Amino acid sequence: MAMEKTFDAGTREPLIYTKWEEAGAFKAGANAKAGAETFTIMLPPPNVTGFLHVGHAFNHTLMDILIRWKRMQGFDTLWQPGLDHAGIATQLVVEKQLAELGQKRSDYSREDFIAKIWEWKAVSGGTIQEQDKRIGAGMDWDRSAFTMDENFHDAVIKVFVDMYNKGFIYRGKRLVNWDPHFETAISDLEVENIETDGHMWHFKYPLANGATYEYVEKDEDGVETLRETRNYIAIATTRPETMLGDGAVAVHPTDERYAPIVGMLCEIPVGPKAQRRLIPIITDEYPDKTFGSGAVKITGAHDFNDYQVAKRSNIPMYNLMDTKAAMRADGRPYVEEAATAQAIANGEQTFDEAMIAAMNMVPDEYRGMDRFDARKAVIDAITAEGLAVMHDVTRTEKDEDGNTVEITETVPYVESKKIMQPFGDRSKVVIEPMLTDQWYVDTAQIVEPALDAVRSGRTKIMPESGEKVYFHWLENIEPWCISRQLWWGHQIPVWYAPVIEDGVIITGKYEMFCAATEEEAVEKARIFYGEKANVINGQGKRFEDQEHTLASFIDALKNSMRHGDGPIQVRLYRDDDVLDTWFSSGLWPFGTLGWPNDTPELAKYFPGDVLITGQDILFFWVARMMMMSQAVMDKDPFHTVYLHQLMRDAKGEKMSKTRGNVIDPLVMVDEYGADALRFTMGQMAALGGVLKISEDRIKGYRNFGTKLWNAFSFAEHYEIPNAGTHALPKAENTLNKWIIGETAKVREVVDAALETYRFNDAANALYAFTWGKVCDWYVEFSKPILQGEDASAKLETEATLRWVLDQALIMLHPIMPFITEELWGQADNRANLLVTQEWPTFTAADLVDADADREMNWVINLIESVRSARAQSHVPAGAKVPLVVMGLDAKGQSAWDNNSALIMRLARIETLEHVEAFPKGCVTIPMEGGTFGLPLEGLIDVKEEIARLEKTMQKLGKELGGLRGRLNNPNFVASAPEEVITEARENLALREEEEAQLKAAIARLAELG
RNA sequence: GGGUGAUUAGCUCAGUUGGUAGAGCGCUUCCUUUACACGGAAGAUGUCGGGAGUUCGAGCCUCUCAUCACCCA
Repeated sequence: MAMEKTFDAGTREPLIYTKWEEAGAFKAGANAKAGAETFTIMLPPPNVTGFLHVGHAFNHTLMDILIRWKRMQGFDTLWQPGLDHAGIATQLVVEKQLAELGQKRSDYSREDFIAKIWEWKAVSGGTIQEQDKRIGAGMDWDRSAFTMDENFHDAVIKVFVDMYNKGFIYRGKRLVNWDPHFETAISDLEVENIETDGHMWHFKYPLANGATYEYVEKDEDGVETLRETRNYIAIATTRPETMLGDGAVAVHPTDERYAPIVGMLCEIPVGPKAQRRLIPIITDEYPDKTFGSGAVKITGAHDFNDYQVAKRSNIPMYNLMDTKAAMRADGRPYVEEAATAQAIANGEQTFDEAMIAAMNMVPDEYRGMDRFDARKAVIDAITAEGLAVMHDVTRTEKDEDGNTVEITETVPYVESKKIMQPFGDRSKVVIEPMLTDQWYVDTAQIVEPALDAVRSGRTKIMPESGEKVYFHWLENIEPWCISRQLWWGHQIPVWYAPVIEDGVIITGKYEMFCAATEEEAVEKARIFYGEKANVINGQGKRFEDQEHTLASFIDALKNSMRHGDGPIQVRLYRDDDVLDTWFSSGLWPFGTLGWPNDTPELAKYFPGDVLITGQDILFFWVARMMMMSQAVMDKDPFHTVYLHQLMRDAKGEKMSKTRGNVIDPLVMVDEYGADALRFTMGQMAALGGVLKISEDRIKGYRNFGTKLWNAFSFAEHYEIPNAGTHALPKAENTLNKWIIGETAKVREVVDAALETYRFNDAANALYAFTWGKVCDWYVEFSKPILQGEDASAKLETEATLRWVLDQALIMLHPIMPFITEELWGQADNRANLLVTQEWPTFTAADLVDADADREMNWVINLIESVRSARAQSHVPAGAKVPLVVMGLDAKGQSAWDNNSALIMRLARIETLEHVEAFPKGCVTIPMEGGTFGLPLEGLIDVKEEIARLEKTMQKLGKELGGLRGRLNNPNFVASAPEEVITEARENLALREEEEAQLKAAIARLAELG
């Protein structure tokens, strides 16, 4: 059956993939040699909601190349697949679906909503795994893990409990990044800071009791530039709505302008006149004297910098907003709250965290307003009261008569400026710093082993620049907020219960019991309370309170669960929050292998080898896996981290739906086949390189596949037997020796490249070998032999060609698995599928024949030179011409004799004649060992030919100049290494010979002209 | 503001301990010669961002400036 004209990727690829799966080729340990070392790659689990985008395609292709290569080498390989439950992203998908039905999450109970997500997962989750098969990714699918699987859940809970018991995890009230859309805390890494157009308003905070002071400004030289009596301190802010929660005004301790009023009270210029709050003017290092007025309002509960200042000076932090970032509407009337706050500010009343948290400092008129509406309302109220800082603005206008007039107005001083605003990376809404109770990993306690892994070289990050970034981040690591106010995820295994003192439940406090199960928590509680209380097992039921908040739980317990004079009835209340998705994916390297159970896979495949992932999740995931692995397993999870950049379009822009520049890998697979896409990915993967993908490239590598295809089509055309086992032929023929040597060379290059993760070098070497060596030269050279009469040479060449083509298939397979498997399968009888074929180990030292190498390069050089001379002399491509040679030495003669058939065929030469002198009008071709010439009198343009030779001379002259300059420089000869000098001398001799030949040729032509 | 990286042919990019610049695509000319027009042959194109330094020698090392990108504040 004749081969098709090209490889039909569309129909053949899925069939080939099925064959691999049926053969179990991707299973852990497939093709492993007895006692082989393991080679493990953990797939960075895509979101369960995910679709295969071009970034996955790249990432997964690199892993597949490595795994296929190692598998063929006989390693015991595992490529562990799986999916991440992706808390927010997944909840969002299902909420969107409900929205289409006109429903929302709160229409369901927590259990029912989670059941909905599981339903969704069963139907639509993990589409990406099927898509992965399209690009040929060979993972052990039967082992596919999910971060919400039962076993994985056990692992997560166990780690939490262990870390809690070791004191690595704690609960605390901190300022967190709050996402008002999803109504949850998020980590620093989930916040994107984007520069946006903002405004800075300037307001006056009047001093208490009508106090005044001399406000003096001086320039750099200490010369007074402004002096006035003021009864206020000016504040600049981009967030006026948070003024309601101010606890102080801070100035720098060295700021002389405000020195007279430090320690005084000033008034927040907003809210009902009768209850204006007075706050202290304090000093702190934080304010920048040169920025704004130099005075900063301190709103500890709504700004990260202010939070630090407030903590330092024990300034109360009033939380102004609810979970949707609307102004709070709970608590006591403003009049009462303000009175309490004033007592605190006056130092007349002590306060604690819980008390401050309960206070609502939003005046009644703003309660319930959206934060941005509240901002407008506050600005308007202050401006109306005349407490905005004003300035004069002059503009020019034409009056009725067309004359230009200047109009000066006094208007509120509002600066328009770019501000960095935090946005949620998922929700795209403005993040609100919020003071809430959250769970934290005390990363400072577990970071050291992860740092040490890289410092000591146990774990290598590639490219090396990644290590610097890694150190910088980990050395300055912040506590990791791991609680999320979501439903989809691993619920925190902590149960709360009331604090009981003297037989009374204390409001605002709680006991915590951390345990793997509710039963264990109850048991712990029983032991803890002893006689003090009677702990009831709630059996998973949550306390019957609509709000489900801890505070209301304890209040309700206090009010309703007391039974006469007997022991207090205590029921446990489980924390509602779930864990950050990255907490569970941090356990991926061992959770997927069955930990905490002691499985054979865990023993065998952990720790793994290489992690290949995007640079963007170095902190999110890589660093956390390294910390968690050490904290839980006392081992590094892998020895190498390969980081790559984000995939961009051909122009280097980020791909986005709105830009419309998204390249869909599956569309590319449909159009050009998976191999073309994969080769493009491999070829692009230079360490640290920017990844720009274009369809043209993919097309180019599709053509490469066709070229390979046609090499086989050639072999078939010449009816070269293809038995299935092709042993390394014992070659006598120079040509065959040469290509065998080239094959060995490329094998070494490919292995060396893949060992060091230089996928691009491997791909390029294979491309150059297959196309540039095998197809361009070897196949052409073999034609005269295959068509010739020498039966033994023919047999040897046939065997060599088959062997070389097989080696090309083997070595190309990791990058282009489909077409190579297809071509492999065309042999009569193969013992293996290519996917489990043994990888070669032959070396250049064994197989390169230096003489054959030199001879074939000489032949190629001669053919190229003749072709070049012909083209420049406009000899018709089809015409056969005679060749003459002068002073051919023994080596040259032998090279010619061995290869005259090839040369004459490929250079279209009729005859070779030895001459004493070149005829007139002869084109000169200088070669090592003799000068060749094309007698083209009448055909060549003498002037043109002289110009051509002179151009060559010029190039040569440059080279000669450089070489002579170096060799004549005594410093070079004295200090350069011996081999460099020798090389230069040899080079010079060769060039000088060539120069002499060219000079002679030009002289001859000049006679003619 | 801090950090990291980039700047090499028209485009996209390689260039591994410093030894005198490469690939793919594109472009120009010629060729349908029985593996392949998703092809073959030939060809053109570089002050390696600017400047300075170290060195016998710098695309590569050092400093500096410029521009761009990304990350973190």
